[in-house]
Amino acid sequence: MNSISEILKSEFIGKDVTIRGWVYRSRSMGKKAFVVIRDSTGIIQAVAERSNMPEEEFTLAEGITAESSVEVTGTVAEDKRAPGERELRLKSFKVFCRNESFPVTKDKGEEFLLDIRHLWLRSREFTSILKIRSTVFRSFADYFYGQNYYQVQAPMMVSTATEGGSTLFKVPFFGEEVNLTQSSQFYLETMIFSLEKVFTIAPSFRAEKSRTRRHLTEYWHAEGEAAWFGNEEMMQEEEKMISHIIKEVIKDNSEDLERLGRDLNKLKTYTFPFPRMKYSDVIKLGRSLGLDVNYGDDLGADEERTITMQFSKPTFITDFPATLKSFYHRPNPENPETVLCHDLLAPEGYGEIIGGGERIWELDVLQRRLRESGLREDDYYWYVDLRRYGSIPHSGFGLGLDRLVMWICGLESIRDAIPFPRTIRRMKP
RNA sequence: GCCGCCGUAGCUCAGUAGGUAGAGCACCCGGCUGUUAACCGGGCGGUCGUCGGUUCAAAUCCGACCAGCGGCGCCA
Repeated sequence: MNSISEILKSEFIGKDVTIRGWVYRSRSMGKKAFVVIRDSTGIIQAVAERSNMPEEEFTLAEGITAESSVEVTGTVAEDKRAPGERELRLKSFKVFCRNESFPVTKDKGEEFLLDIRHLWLRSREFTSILKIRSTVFRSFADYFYGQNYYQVQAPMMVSTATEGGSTLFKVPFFGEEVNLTQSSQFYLETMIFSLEKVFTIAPSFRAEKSRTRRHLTEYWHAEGEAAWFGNEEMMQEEEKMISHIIKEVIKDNSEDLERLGRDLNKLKTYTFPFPRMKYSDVIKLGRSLGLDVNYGDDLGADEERTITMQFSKPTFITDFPATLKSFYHRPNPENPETVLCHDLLAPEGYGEIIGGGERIWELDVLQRRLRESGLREDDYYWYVDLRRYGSIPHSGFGLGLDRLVMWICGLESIRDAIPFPRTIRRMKP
């Protein structure tokens, strides 16, 4: 048994091989039938000729339908007429499952593809996306292992909110109610006191009724937290991590990127260091572009898109006003109206993929910020305790992995970056 | 939560002076010795999203509902 990518190598020319896979396309013409077969590694055209094989097997080959599963044996040949100039001259054609009719044809609409996502996953486009996604997840973890981080796990069922409380999913819990996690950050913070540097990859859930191409209700959140790190050191870690992921994808998935129509030359320029811009300067830039934005405004989607179209690289935005960020961000000692934080905005209009910053580590400051945010200290007793016992400066970040995949692949919708998207209106398949 | 849009064959769509539906693809049958999303001929295939209203008559006009898509706000 051989894989298709393997037998496409020149040393296989003239050799007999057996492959298993699925029918990508088939065309029959009387005494010959052309069956293009795919497996997870590639595709190859197989040629069935009546005179070369048992009559009943030729009949099977001639009448085979799209996406049927088959096992074939034949001789690898070089032929200019074949797509890719390699083909398999068949001696045997066996069928595991012959399909009546496969729902995916050349005409397909967006909604239909979401309804039959379980079958659309087999398409070459989606196969490429999933391969790239796999590289992104692997290289994210590899980067942090390489920097001596430990991978940790936090609970998905939690009692407290990390971000705004209104976007929590409530689930029944033995007669009470708990929430699905929005972020593992607070739990990661508990673990830096023993492990110092930690990361996690986990789903996060947001009950926001978002109807945009960049939101999912269930998404994959990659988060890191590092003891002793300031905001700037965290940004340096992140820009190296993003550069590493892009480099790995280019190395392992260049064919997949090309199939998706992604401009590789553009991706190759996304290497660290990434530019930094203060929030106040982003507002100035926005105003110079004719946008109606003022200091203290959060950037709207249109504004963010207009501004990031100016960027030639992913760019960190720092020094946001404290009013725009969650309570745990550490005020800048030099300008307490702002916090030591950063968002990383991807270029090409893709926008925010990372949010992070330095965490408040002084007990009294955290208690004051909780009060100012209208939160009860009792609900966050364990988070506050961390500031009571051996507290230290530290920073962290959260990365939207699906958004990263979307940007790297150049996709129009985040739903195509994940196999089974969960949105406000879609729970199936 | 707010605004906009769509729903006709398995899929992509066409279908107005209101007269109960059609094409291409898929699938089936036949033809073809090199196809490249093959081609040629034939065939199968529809409670026109649901419910109600107007009308002699509704895919078509009106209303409600259901389902989904897009944009904003919010965020990763």
